Amino acid sequence: MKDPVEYLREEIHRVLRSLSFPETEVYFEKPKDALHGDIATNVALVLARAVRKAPREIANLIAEKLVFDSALVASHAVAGPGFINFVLAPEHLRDVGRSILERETTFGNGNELSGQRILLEFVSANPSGPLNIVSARAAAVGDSLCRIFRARGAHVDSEYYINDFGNQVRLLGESLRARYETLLGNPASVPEEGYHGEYLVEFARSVIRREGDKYHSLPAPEASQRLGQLAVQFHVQEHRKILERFRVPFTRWFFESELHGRSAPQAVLKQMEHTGAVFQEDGAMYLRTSAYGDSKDWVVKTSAGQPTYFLPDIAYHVDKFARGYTQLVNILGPDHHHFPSRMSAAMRILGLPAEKLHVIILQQVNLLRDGVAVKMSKRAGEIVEMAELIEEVGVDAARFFFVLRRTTTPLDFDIELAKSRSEENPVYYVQYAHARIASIFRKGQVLLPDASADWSPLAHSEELNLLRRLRELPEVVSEAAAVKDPHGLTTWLREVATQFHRFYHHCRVLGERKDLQAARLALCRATQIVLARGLDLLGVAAPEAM
RNA sequence: GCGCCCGUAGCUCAAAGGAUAGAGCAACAGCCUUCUAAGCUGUGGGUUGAAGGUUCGAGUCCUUUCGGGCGCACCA
Repeated sequence: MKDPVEYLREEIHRVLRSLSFPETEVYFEKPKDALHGDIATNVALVLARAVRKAPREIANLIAEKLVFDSALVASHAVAGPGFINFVLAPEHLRDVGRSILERETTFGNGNELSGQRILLEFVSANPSGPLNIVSARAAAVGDSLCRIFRARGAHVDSEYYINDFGNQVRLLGESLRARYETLLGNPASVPEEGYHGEYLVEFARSVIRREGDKYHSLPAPEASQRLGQLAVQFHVQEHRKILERFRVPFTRWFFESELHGRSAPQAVLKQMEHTGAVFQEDGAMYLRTSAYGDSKDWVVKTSAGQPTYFLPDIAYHVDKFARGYTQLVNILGPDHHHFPSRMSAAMRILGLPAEKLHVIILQQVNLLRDGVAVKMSKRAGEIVEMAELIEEVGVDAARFFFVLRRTTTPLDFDIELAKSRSEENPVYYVQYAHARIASIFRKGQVLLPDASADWSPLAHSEELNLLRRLRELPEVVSEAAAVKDPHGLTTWLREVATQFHRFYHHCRVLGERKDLQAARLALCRATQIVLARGLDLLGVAAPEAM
């Protein structure tokens, strides 16, 4: 099947040459208004200056000379300030339907990212407590991006970085030990800077259940150290469990301790010292990140001789670069907005191609219940956990809601809306369209149509408009990959569902004359495939019945 | 004070520099002896916070300004 856009591109280039117009890149877009057709080009507007003619005049000159394959393009017209608009031929739209049945779940895929090796790091929450809802949003966005990048041809690995080393783990161990001793009848207080959440009391109880008071007899530092490790292991397990339930697998769980095990932070520090980018001030060691555009310099080693978290973080990213990825994507919370400039500077200091590092700063989540903010206090340990949220609203609704907004926008997540089985809930609206189609096949007791179906009876405007929507999937996926944001898929899925419901309302499937019924069944099948594919790219299920 | 994000319909948000700025919800008026009414059809609703600038063309880019959110550690 010929691609009409490629076809038009060649044809327009031919006409430009024949008119002796200068060579220029020809862009196509989908007009916002359906009245303007399916495809538009602004080439006449772009050429206006170089050709020194009015855009409309140029557009008319080009339009007159265009010759089309009528199986692809039905008509074209000059409109507005000088756009040339094209309407796709019904025959081509029916071809799109055929090709969906042929390609099944590979429809929507593409190859503009083939050859790319992308490493996506996300969630990377500290193993010191349960995952919160911001992590849940990061998980939904990150995993969807993995699926989207893969669909466009990239090799993608996902990675979860675990801070299981240093000061934080020590504090975690001391906090747990305090809870542990208290439960054993030796009241102890959690360190001021430690972890005060109730979950550690619960975990201490389970440690006693399994291992009794064996840590009581150890010297305090050793007991804390070992309890800290236990707590880390426990939380990593928990995080892995809940993320798997959320359909978010990681190719690798990367432990910070591994870097320390091979002295990577020290090695990287030495290397940076060689470049002259490290300097001492007040007894601390700074990295001169300001030399590469950052707003300030950052401490890599405190005056007490301790590396800050920045140093192993640099070592981690050096490690990522060494593994041969063509692109590194990090998803971080809004409190990490310093990260990009700081890490890029560090990479430049080390002579690494910092432009391959792309950071998505994911904005916060505001939990609402019936429109009222859910109060959360991190200090008092009152947070809504990811596990609770998924339990309450379900994986499908949660994943869909988390990608409903652009990553740059804070997300209002209304728990009651996500749970509601009503027209206000966009997840059900889309899933319902899929289930309705499945219901038709059940009711009609018909085998699923295959690619050999005869599509020619389809000519109703609702049928053709549905095909127009389905046709957009590859481009929607491609754009989501380009902007590194899955939210566009949700908008488009709702549009497909809307158009399907319209079709369903206006056109009967079962009981029509035989050839028309067969063609409409094929159209339903194509719609079903495309809906399932779009939902799958977001990790959302496509139910057969609701 | 500095940095990042945001400001678009009553609300929540779309709109890779393009045409008359679009959806959903809410509001109002209709549609179920017929494949799932979790659906469909229709109506009203806007100085894109403000002011300059770049451009053939700005919600989008630049400058200034006002408002909101978040962050500003020799913690992670």
